[in-house]
Amino acid sequence: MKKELIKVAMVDDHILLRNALASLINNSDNCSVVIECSNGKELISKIKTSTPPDLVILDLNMPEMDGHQTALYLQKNHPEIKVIMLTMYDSELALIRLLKAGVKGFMKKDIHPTELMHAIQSVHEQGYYYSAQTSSKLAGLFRDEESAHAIDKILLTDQELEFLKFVCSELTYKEVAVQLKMNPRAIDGMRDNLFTRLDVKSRVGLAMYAIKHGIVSI
Amino acid sequence: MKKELIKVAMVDDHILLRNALASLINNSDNCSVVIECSNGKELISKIKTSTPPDLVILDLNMPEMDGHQTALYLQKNHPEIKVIMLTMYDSELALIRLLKAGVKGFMKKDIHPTELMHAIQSVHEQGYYYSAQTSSKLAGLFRDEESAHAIDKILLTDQELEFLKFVCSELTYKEVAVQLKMNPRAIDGMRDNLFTRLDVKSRVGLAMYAIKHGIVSI
DNA sequence: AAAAAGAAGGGTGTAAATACAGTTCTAAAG
DNA sequence: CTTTAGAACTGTATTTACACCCTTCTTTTT
Repeated sequence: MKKELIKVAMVDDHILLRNALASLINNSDNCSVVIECSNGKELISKIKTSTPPDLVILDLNMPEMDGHQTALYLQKNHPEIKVIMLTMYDSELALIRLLKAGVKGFMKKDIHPTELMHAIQSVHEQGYYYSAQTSSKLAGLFRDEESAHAIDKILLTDQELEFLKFVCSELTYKEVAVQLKMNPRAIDGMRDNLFTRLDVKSRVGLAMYAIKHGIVSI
Repeated sequence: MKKELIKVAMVDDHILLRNALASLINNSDNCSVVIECSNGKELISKIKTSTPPDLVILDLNMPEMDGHQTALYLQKNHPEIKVIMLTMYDSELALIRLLKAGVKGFMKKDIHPTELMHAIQSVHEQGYYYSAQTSSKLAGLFRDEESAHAIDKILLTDQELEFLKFVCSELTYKEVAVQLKMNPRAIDGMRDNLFTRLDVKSRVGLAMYAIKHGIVSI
């Protein structure tokens, strides 16, 4: 029985979890963790100097360079590397953003360990892995017109994402306008627009939304 | 060589990490994980029906009943059970609050796995475990007068903690005043007071502080 | 090409949030 | 007992945040 080891990179700033998962993976008979690191920056530099992995398991919330940014980089520079994303929350927004970044599989951190191995196998063999929850969420999104409209609501532009980062700062909207080189009035408009689309009522609500959905890392 | 197994309970809502750590612990020769669960509530009900553990490893950020609340409960109802806390961030504030709740050891989630076993041994044999970082943070706090003053700044009252939870909501300060059965003016005072003590300038700043320091779980 | 719908921008009013200064009350220090 | 530092409270001014509505400029539809 032939065995080709799947070379896996584990990227998570929580060494405890990272190590634990790495040993779990190493204990399986056809996977091997070849890279371990704490954020996207480290991963990129390691990929440059050593043999690239077949598959990368990325934590979404990381300092320095988060999972989303890293996925975008990999999509562009190493499209052959498959990406599985570990998330705290699986909001539709995050899901869609990550799909667009070429992520092949999703996993909430509260799943069972065996599911991780499942996911790795599935992504390696079939190219993708979506858990039951994920699939149903995705299916729901494309089921009917209402939901299609719902997608527009939660899909944020790059500018809006940038804006949300500043929302979580102590800058006033005017100061944010300067930072983003935008008309203060346009900021007001964008804010009001996000209020209705994201169903929040105040700046704090926006900030909480941003954090919950991994748009800003704290 | 005699062996008395240390009975450990693992409480963390991230099943992936929990399982991984549990198997790490079970692989050691003198510890055994006897309880695994996702939050404080579950732990308490399990302790009532099965043999109580010698030591509990608690995640600070959990839904339903977080690590701090759980530690307080254990301190009151099961003072013989030792508690080690897993945290994301090790702010002085969190540290002191947890010390007061009788927590015997701290660990950031970015430490090395071997340190976990170290901590368990140390807490079991000597009653406590503080990592180098933790110790130096604590030492720093008690070194001089300035720092003694600094402690007052970051040690929050129960009321202030309650308040911070509402700060992270979309309620206006007036509405918060109603919730807390306080004079709106007192709310203003408390807010201004926290601004200077926590060194923030806006409500969003307060909210971010609360989240970073595990005061509110999202 | 005309009409309708919808985004983008702008004006203004109101309420909420923040800053500041003055006052009272308390408690520690002399 | 007096003084004094400082916390808690109050009033008020200012700024920021938010809501609402209106215009303009598209884009889409017929």
